[in-house]
Amino acid sequence: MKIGELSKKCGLSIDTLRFYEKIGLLEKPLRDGGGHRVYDPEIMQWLGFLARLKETDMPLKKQIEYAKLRAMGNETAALRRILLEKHLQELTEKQARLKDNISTLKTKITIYRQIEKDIDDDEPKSDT
Amino acid sequence: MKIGELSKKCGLSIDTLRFYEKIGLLEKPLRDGGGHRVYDPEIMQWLGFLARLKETDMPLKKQIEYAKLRAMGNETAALRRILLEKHLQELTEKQARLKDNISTLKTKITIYRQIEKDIDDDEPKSDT
DNA sequence: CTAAATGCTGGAGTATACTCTAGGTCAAGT
DNA sequence: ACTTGACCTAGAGTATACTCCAGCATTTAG
Repeated sequence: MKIGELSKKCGLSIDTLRFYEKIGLLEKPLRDGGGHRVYDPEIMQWLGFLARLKETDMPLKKQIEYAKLRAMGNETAALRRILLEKHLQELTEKQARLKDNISTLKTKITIYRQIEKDIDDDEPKSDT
Repeated sequence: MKIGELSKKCGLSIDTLRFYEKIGLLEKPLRDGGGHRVYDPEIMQWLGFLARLKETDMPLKKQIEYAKLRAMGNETAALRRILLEKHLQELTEKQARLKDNISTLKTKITIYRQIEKDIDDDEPKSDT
């Protein structure tokens, strides 16, 4: 699989894939005779997981840290687990705050509805 | 209240408060005889709400849009409500994805624990 | 009254995460 | 063979959201 195809399949731009490689988030892929990158289809799983880390706002630096450990094999399992546990804890906290923010927002929206209703009562346009 | 005090109370740096003013997120406060900003304590409520918008990743541009509507008074209530409803919908989606990501992460962590256990079983250090 | 703290402005600098450009090379279809 | 599209590199540029700096004015504590 060449970079264009991978880009379409994973949703990251070609530039982003090369950028991720440059910063060490993706391992350097093999090259074909013409020097073009050739990706193993397995990379899709990895990119899928990275997408989750990204979606949950893990900074690239931490993702790279994780990727480096992953590249070292199973002996780094504990370190990776600890890294993910830390991240999980942040997410749990984020989830709580999000829940709270959503309910505040809902309250605010209700208040706005009331204001709109009050305005309507003051300025009845329907019968003028 | 002068800017230093407000900064301490609201948790934003002095630079950030001035920056928010510059980009139109905060209205220009009154000035005292010496040209120093003087804030109405009421601004704390507003900053508290902005903090929620920020915490939920509303970009400054949208916050500014909201702030401008707010500055126009009650007649913009409906517009502001719509803006918040849009944001709320995004947050609800984000909440669902977060829930999913959290459970994936938990699964992954469990797998790591198993790998660690397998490694321990292969390489028993305790009795060598 | 004076020194230290606080505040002012305009503009430059930083961090993060891409995104684009120039100037090529390589591959695929006709 | 030739043209078009995909790919290559190094490096510059962009967007967002601050953060810091120089050089000066004002305020406040002793």
